[in-house]
Parts: sequence; C-alpha cells; structure tokens
Amino acid sequence: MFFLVLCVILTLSNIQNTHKLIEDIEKNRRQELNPNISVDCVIFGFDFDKLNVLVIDRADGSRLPCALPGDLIFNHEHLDHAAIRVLEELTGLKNIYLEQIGAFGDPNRISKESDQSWLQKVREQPQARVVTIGYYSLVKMENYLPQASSFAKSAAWIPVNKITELAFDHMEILDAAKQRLKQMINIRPIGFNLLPEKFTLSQLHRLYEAILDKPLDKRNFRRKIQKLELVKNLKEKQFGVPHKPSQLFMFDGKTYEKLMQTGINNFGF
Amino acid sequence: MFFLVLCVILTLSNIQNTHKLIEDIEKNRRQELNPNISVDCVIFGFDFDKLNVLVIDRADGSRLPCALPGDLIFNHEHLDHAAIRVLEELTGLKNIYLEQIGAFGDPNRISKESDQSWLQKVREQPQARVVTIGYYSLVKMENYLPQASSFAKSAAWIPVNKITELAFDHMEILDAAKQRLKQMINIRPIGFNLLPEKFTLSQLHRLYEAILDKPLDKRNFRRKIQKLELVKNLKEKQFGVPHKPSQLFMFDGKTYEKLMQTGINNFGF
DNA sequence: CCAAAAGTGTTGAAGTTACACCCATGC
DNA sequence: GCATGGGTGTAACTTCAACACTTTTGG
Repeated sequence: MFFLVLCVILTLSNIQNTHKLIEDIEKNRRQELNPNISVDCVIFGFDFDKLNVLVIDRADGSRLPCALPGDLIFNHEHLDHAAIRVLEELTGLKNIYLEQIGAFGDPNRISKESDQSWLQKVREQPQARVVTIGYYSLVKMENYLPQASSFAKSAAWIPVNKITELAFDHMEILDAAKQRLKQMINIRPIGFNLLPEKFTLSQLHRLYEAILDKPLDKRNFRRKIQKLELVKNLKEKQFGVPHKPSQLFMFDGKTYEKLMQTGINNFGF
Repeated sequence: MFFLVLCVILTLSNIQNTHKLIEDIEKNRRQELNPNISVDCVIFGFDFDKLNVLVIDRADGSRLPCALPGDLIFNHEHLDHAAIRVLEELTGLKNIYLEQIGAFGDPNRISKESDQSWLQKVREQPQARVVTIGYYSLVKMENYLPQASSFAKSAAWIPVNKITELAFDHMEILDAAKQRLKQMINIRPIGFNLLPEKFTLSQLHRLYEAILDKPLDKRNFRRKIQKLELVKNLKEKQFGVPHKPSQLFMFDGKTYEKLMQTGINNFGF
C-alpha cells in the first residue's frame, strides 16, 4: 500500500517536474532571445508571370496586416543563421540561402498601434527598441507550399504589386529588397533560383521583365543572354502546349560560378 | 550667524545636489545606451595619391590595435543619427553624410582577448552580444584635421593599403566598405566628396585608380568623364607647379544630382 | 484554319580599347 | 635644357536599340 502511494506520488511529482522542466526550457529559450535585434526575410518567388513575396498572417482576433517572416534573434546566434532559422520556423522553408539587405533602425518602426498590441502578446519586452536586419532570397515556388507555424497563422505567396500594407516598417524592407533585386539582376546571374531546372527563354524573359518592371525587347534579350553562355540548350521540346513548343534550357553551372564572382557589369572603367 | 550657517549648508547641499544631478544625467545617458547595437564608421579620405581611412587609437596602457570610430547607440536614436553622433564624438568630424553598408553579426566578433579586456573598462555590459551596423563616407581630407575625444586617444588618417589589423571585426567592415566603394564609383558620381572644389582631371584620374585599385588609360578616362558632363572646365590654370599647369575643373551640381538619381550604369537591359 | 507563342537578322549609332607624341612650366 | 606631368586623335572592334515576319503546335 505504502509502495503504491509512493509510486503515485513519484509519478505525480515526475509529471510536475517534467512540466516545470518544459517550462524552464521554454523560458530559457525565451530568455536567450535578444530583445533588441531581429531579422526579417523577403522571399521572392516567380509564377511564370509575376513576382510574388512570402508573407505571414499573424494569428489574432483583430485584423492585422500581413508581415514578412521575421523574429528576434538568439544571443548566441549568427545573424545569417538566425534569418535561416526564423524563416523555417515561420514558414517551413528550409535551408534557404539568404542575402543581407541591411539594417532598419528607425526607433519608431515598431510603434504602430496594431503592431504594439500584437507585440504585447508575443514579446517579453514589447516596448524594447528593435533594430531589424533585412534579408532576401529567391526560391522556386514549385518546390514550396507555404506551411505556417509558430506565431504565423498562415503563410502565403502574394504578388509583389498587390501588396499595399505590411506590419511595422516591412513595406520599407520590401522596397529595399525589390530595389536590391533590380540591381543584382544586372550584376549577377540570379534567375537561376527562381526557375525550375528546365525552363524556356521566354520564361526567363518574363522573369527579367517582372523584376525590372519594364518590357524588354525579345530578340535583344535572347541574344544578350545567350552570349553570356549562362544557359545551355537541352535540345528538348516542350510538350502539350497549344502553340509552337519551345526549346528547353538549363543554367550552366560553370559559367554561373564564374559570373557570380566576376560580375556581369560592363560599364566600369 | 544662523543665516551664515544656513547659507553654508545650503551651498554645500547644492553642490552635492549638482554632483548627484550630473551623476544621474551621466547614468541615465549610459542607461539609455543599448548594450546590443552599435555603429561603426569607415571614413575615406584622398590625399591626391592614395585612399586613407580614419581610425582611432583607444586609450590604454597595453598596445591595442586601432579601431574604426564606433560605439553603442542610444535607445531612442535613429541608426543613421547614431552613426553621425558617434563619429563626431570620437573624431570631431561633423555633419557627415554616412551611407549604410550593412549589419555585422558574428556572435564572436567581440571576443578577441585584447578587445574583451578593453570592453571591460568602457562598457557596462562588456559581455553583451553586439551587432554592429557599418557605415561609410567620403570626405575632403583638407577640411579635417583629426581631433580625438571620448575614449579615442587619438584619431588619424592611415593609408588603406597599410592597414593590416584592426579591433573586433573591423577589418571585415573595412573590406566591405572598400568593396562597396568600388561598386558605387561605377554607379554614382562619388568623386565629388573626396576632392577639393577645384581639381584637375589628373587628380580625379588618380582617385579612380586608387579606388578601383588598377591603372586606367588616361585618354579614355578623360573622354569618358567629360562625356558625362559631370565636370565643367573653369578655364583656370594651376599655379606654381614645375610642369605644364593643368586646367581646373569643378563638379556640375545639376548633372551630379541627375546622375545620383538615375545612376551611371549602362549595362542593364 | 485559327489562335498563340516561338523563333530569327540587319542596320545605324554609340561605346570600348589600345596606343605615342608634343606642350608648358619651374628649376 | 631638362625633368615633369598635361594634354590630345584615330582606327578596329564590340555593343546597343529598334524593328516585322515566318514557324509550329493544339484545338
């Protein structure tokens, strides 16, 4: 009898201990969050027609504007790793190479009312000054169906041009990312990451038009791209399209590497 | 008699109060410093021969490597303003337009031994994680004789190419700044800020060579620059040089503004 | 046979690179 | 008169922008 009681007590206390332990771990984890530094990610995808950006919907009764996936960093964590981790936690996107855009440090960036009331719920120090580091990346949309978790109620692709409002100063970060992308497309062979392995030159063409947000002459575009020797013709044809089927192309890894390093630009002195 | 004593007491207490007040202000000021976010400035100057960078010598008995001017930001302060303030506090350089390079966030960036022992002396939380935001700027060296203050024992121009060691991860920040400068010189009319009002094309030529770190053909350089209509010929001559005197030029403000916005680059599609 | 996108060449203008000699000044 | 840096032109080549019609497929 005594033994039984002991067992029950031990078991109960064990359960309590376990609970406490979990709480502690959770608390430690939260305590290690640095209240002043966050990362935000602008993830671009291309649907063969227009550019899209990955945004999350923050769970809340009241209607909140969408946000870029982002959160505080841990104290021990490298910024770049924090961005990768946060992106995965909020959207399920794994192992994405992210490039830094810069720091966004307006002391009021956090002080919109709707944002403040949300911060009260999820942050330990909702009033703390936060400087955020922006990142951007380009991913193949086909490889990824948004999958929300953590405080993201849902994650979804939204056409860049339809976004008019975002949380905090995320519009500013998005604009900076768009601008950076425009710059980069002229300097580095970026399209790589936004298209499937096999693609047509028309798709690449539309991609460039979407990024640069202006029409490009078809013939000149093709000539120019092909002279870079960045793409190689697979001599395969599209199937099942209701028009003349296109040739398929692949990026050429070697030229890609080379151009990544030397850059494409040909103005300079 | 009573009155006299009262006066003395009041005066003494006043002095004490004032002391306390000053201490409080100083303490508040320090408390408002955010322990996790700093700024660092890479200031380039040109001496008509090579690029120089402004570095400070941190006062200390032991030999410390030089550092970029930089410090923690205040909680209420915009990042860009923090950079301007810190630069002035440490070097006396006022009202400089600084452009952000990006954030540097390696968690170990602070952990060199010599840096740690220095931090112990000047920081309230010497172990705190610090992410720093890098800035760069270009200034006319002639307008500025380095004038150290705060924890800077001295401030001095050092030729970029002679710098082999800096505090923290400042070498990394410097490298990023150099790289950014190389990019920018091809995109924006930057030389402006590094030369005196009146300058010769040869000086501009040497400046471009110094920044790009490679020789440029004299005639092609002149043609190209003059076609931009960025400089206008003052039809004045140099005096007192032991060779054929050069024509003097000025930057043309209007073209400058225009090129600043549209950029110079002519590769893109 | 029709709709829809693929694919292809030329031309005139502008820009790029490479290269060598004479000029004006102070000493 | 000599050392020093200032200043200039051309030719061969590459790149750029603008522009319209034929081809192949599915339905």
